[in-house]
Amino acid sequence: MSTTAPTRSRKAQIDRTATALFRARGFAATSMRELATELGLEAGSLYSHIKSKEEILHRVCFGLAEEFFAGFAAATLDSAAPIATQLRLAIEAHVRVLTRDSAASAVFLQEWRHLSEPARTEFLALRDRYEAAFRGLIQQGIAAGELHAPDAAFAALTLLASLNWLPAWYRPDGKLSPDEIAHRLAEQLLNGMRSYE
Amino acid sequence: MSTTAPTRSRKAQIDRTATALFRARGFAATSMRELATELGLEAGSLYSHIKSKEEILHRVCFGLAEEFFAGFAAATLDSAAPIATQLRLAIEAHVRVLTRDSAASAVFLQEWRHLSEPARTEFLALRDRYEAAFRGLIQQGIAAGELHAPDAAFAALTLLASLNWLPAWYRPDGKLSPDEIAHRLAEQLLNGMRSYE
DNA sequence: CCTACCGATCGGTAGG
DNA sequence: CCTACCGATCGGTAGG
Repeated sequence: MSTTAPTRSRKAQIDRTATALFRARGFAATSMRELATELGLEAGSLYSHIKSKEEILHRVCFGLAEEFFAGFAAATLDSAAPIATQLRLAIEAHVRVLTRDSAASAVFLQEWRHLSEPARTEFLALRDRYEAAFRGLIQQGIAAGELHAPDAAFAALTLLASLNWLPAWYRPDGKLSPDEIAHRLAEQLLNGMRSYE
Repeated sequence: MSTTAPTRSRKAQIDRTATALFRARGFAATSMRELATELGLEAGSLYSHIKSKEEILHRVCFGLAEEFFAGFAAATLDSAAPIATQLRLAIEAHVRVLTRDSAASAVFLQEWRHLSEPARTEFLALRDRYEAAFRGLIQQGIAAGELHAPDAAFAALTLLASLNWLPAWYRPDGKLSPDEIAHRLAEQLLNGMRSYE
């Protein structure tokens, strides 16, 4: 009660350090001993804070999923706004999540396959729902004549692909700020779907 | 000399099976015993055909790199052709490699980080050169007034990102043929960079 | 291509 | 949070 830091922050610290390692080496190639060393303690000690290696991965993956959904929901709150505006806001929200924690994002995008069942299937269902949300927005935009694309599903897939490549090249100390990146990406991707009629 | 299949095809068979496993589980989480079982032999026997697990990964990654470069070179052979045409051909060539062997492509895109030095650095240099080739083409197109983009580097990055997402969703038995996919992707991505002046 | 095996390392636990 | 340890599994080798 007097000398040690609270457990909560230790757990968060473990998650954060593990996320960075999972990103750099991959989940399977990261050992708990490596993680412990990085945190300045012994491997066995980790287990007073967490239950298993996979529990960390689970928290990172599902935590990020929540952030993505929250961002999308906020971007489309005003359902009376032009679809192009909603889509722009959704793109910017997505990029904001990606840049706010690019290590966790990279783990979310690349390491989810190491989740065991049933978490893996649940995760994929969430990802599908998120893709479907973007697809739905694009479909609405096409129906309203605001957007143009030969195939909404195709457009949604390439749009998310372009965005999700970001953690691979984004550097927090780069010359473009997160907001500038979000703006440019939205500009370029919406430009490709602009309706000229 | 009379009863067994030639070693060359056995080695190719090992590469192919390993590639599928690396893709499904990741390089680090794939064991040589698993690979051996899949091939109907014992783990130790693999080593009469290969030197190490990483040797397989090395072959897959650098083999794919060669294919990508060959495709790009063929697409830009006629340097007098309009840049938009060369870019379209380069996109289609890239997609053709991705769809021809999507397992190897997924390994090329995701598992290269498990290469040890100096192969890892060499690989990244090749990837950079390839990106630079696309960037250069887009820059030429902008300079010639054929293409429009606020930032060539940005455009090259998002273009390759859209293409490289393909192995994640491409199914050989899907309703779109590789050629149709290549055509649509080229259409959509070039549309986003069309010059309207 | 197999049998038999090597040393190293893994995730995780018991007991304090 | 540490010490001491568990059984399992890893990539790879020797010798045939």
